[in-house]
Amino acid sequence: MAKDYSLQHVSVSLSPQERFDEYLQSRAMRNTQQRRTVLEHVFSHHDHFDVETLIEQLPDKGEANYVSRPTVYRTLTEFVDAGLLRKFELGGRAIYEHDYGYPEHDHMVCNQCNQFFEFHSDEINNIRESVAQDYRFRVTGHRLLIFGICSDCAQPRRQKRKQDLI
Amino acid sequence: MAKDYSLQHVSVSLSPQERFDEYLQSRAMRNTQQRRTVLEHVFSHHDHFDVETLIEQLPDKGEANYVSRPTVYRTLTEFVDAGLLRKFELGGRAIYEHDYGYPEHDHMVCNQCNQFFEFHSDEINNIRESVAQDYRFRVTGHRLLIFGICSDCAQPRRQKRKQDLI
DNA sequence: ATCATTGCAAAAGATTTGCAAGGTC
DNA sequence: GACCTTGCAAATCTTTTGCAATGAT
Repeated sequence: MAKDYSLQHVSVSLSPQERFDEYLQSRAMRNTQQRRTVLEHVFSHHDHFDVETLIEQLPDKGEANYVSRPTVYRTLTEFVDAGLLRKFELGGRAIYEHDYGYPEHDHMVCNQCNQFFEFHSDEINNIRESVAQDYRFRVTGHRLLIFGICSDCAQPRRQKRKQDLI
Repeated sequence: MAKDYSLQHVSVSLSPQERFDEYLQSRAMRNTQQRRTVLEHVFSHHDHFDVETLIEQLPDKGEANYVSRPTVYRTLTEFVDAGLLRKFELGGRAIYEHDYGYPEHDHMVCNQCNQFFEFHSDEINNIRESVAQDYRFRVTGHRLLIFGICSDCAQPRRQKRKQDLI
């Protein structure tokens, strides 16, 4: 149901891993197993996720490549800093999504199933520009969420189960 | 610095107090001192606020008309429910603003001083409509935040102090 | 008098931090 | 070996909840 962005990916020369390596080196930070584990998992598929969900999917305590909760938090912050991920808040929690190499977009959120749907709109840039001019505001970014009911949930028959309150 | 909406206020027949009275009566809820205290304070001026700030401004424990923290939270939820306030999240906290009798608008937020600036854009509705059509999504609302640096903060000289991270 | 509401204390949920032990360069 | 990182435990911050006492109708 989400739009296919595969043909409009922003062209990038480095993989997320390579890009992160650069970031680490430029700051004299170390390439640890934990950082590799999280990075690999996060970029193995495109999805929005919260920390709880991510931790559930990573190896449990006792298993190989376990990453503790504080380290997951610390690492996600680094990814945002490195420009790999974007972060926003919804329902009292942080939501992360791919940024590096991924085209600009905004989100619809279904109030029923809490799923995200991405869309792109050029008009947002018009709004940003005109508002910036009116207020002599130097825009650095924006966040638009459109709330409502998705088409699946609008059909009472084959109703989808409510997703965990993302 | 915020746009003057005084001439475009949505016309309403009831004051927030009256409107809330209706809400209470329709639900067999009671008109308590605490609810009156919070309502009166919140609608004594137009401003965005978080719970902490509100509580600081309300009477302290021991003083007349003290309202406990849990009751403030409970009451704000009721105001949102009653259509008096809108709630959104920023910086890991809830921010509230007037809704009842106040025209639709969105916000710019200065990354430096954390101040809010309101603006109105009809184009948002175009975006909402066109996206809704594309995805057969039934839109119920939206939230747009534009981030950047406000004109005051952009001037290095008379720099404003950084506001508490609202 | 009935029953909603309050304040208190405590819980809950998300995220952060101090610090000693361990890992990377 | 130097020093960045990690995991643990505990703290922090925001918000919520159980419950007995209080107050509105």
